[in-house]
Amino acid sequence: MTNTDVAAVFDELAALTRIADGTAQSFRARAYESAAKTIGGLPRPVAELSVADLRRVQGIGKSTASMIREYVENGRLGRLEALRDEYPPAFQELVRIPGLGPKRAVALRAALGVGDVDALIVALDSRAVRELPGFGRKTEENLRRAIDRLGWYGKERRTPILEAMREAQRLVADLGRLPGVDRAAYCGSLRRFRDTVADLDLLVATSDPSSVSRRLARRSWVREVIGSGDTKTSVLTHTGLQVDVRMVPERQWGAALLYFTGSKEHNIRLRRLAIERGWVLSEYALYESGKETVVAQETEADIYGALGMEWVPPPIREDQGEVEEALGRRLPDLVAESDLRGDLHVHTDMSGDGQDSLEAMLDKAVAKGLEYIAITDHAEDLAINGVGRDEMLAQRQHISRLRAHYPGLRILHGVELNIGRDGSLDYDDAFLMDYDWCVASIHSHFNLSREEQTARVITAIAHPAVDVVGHLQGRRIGRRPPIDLDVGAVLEAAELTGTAIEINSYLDRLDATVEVLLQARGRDVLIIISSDAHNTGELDQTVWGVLQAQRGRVSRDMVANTWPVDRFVAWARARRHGR
DNA sequence: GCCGTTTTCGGCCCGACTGTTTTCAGTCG
Repeated sequence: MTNTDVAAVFDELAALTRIADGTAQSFRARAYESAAKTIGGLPRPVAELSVADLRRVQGIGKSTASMIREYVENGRLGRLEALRDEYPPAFQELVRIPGLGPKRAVALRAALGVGDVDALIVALDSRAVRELPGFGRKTEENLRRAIDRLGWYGKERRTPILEAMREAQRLVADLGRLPGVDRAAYCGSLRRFRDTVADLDLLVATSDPSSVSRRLARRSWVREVIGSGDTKTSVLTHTGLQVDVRMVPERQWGAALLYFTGSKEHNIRLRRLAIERGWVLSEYALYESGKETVVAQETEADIYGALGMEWVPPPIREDQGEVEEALGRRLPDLVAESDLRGDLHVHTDMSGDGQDSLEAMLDKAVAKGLEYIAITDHAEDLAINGVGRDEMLAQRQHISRLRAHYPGLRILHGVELNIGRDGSLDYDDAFLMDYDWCVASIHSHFNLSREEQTARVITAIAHPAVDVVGHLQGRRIGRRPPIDLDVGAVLEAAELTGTAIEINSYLDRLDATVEVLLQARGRDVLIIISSDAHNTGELDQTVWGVLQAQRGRVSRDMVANTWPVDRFVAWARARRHGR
């Protein structure tokens, strides 16, 4: 039992407590959440600590300490089990609908017996919802629209990548520690980096699949075994996620990885190519037809190579032209994590939601090998988290003094502005033009018409101080749909003004979307991949932004923060002073 | 639920926005 496992339990406990307490501001839930974070970051295994040891840790008190011991000793937590019974996964999904929080979800169940999204649809259709106190016609309409746009019913139900990735990383680590397991990895649409996934496909290398299967069925995260055979076991987790675990001998790793990563269409193309050459491609190997002689199987690159292809990065394995390109050795020159030299959207603890100091963020940037960074705390119009002029100017002075201490890191003083309903920005024009770097983002008014949204974004893009638009459509995957936007018009404005479009690396944002990025290809639009880090750890999440860029087929030369520092800074200055 | 004391309970970033109300609850960041 690892600290990550225990942290996951407290995260789930926090989510369910929010529903039980009927508010996102539940202090108990917040305490659980902070305990989860603390546990996840402890240098020693939490399982080895006594209650007294635990209580000495900041953020862990009497109650949390004993719950940790209970979970470590029994593999279960009474309070959590009780909450799971009261709020099963189907009910939890109700709370995921934008506009429906814990209070009204509980009210719907109490008054109408609504226990899942399907039941809510029935209740909406019967017009029963609008009669409830606190609800009305408008709410009914909004709920119906929210459900429609998310496609959250029937077999369309999918898990957002943030949740799926966390779960997959945890389960892969857990499986990797089982006796007899040589290797474990996630594949499927998660490895292809889709926004949402229907299930998790995990691959395990082992010479003893039946014993691994038996051990797997007894893991604490397994709620129910759906099916189990010689090489594959399917289970359901406590959060209602289906996990398919495939077991293969180590030498077949590459073939299995290729097969289970897909997409189905990409695989079919590869199998056809194999047939043309008198071979057969299966999840076990590429082999000579009828002879069983293996041509390639150990790595994906071996198999692609044998088929006369370049290795295809998983995010573009969708049979959208990549097979022909790989055969012709002309795959796009996709941007890679190691290409990034700067991070241009970074918060410090001066922002209300920032967690680490300016110095800590800069130290981490240096350790990461970044050549330039823009500090972009929230501007004053953002409730709670925003910062006024005086603090901004003090920060600018602070940065000036610090520059001597960071000779290898070019530090830009920037800001994350809020795009108002009409496209207006914080502060005034003169104040804005004194920044080295301005990100402008939408943080409010998500439900305007396409015309209004497009107009406000283009107004912001046209402002001479705005260098890049942050998280363009403001979506939170699985929680809030992207704002309605005329993407073509926005990209045209960006091209015309030389304003860059951000790829925000948060796993629940990944904004600009793949659709937008694909539209940006062939236009002279600059892309910037940013962490939007609110603490030092999040500076590393640009790895996700890079995968999003790859999926959007963004080439290295389109990404401005791959440029050497002098070129980048010269460009940024010219933008500010040249127009 | 945790913390820090004014050692026994109050404070915990809280304002904007929407839709419901007729002064506020719920949701969001």
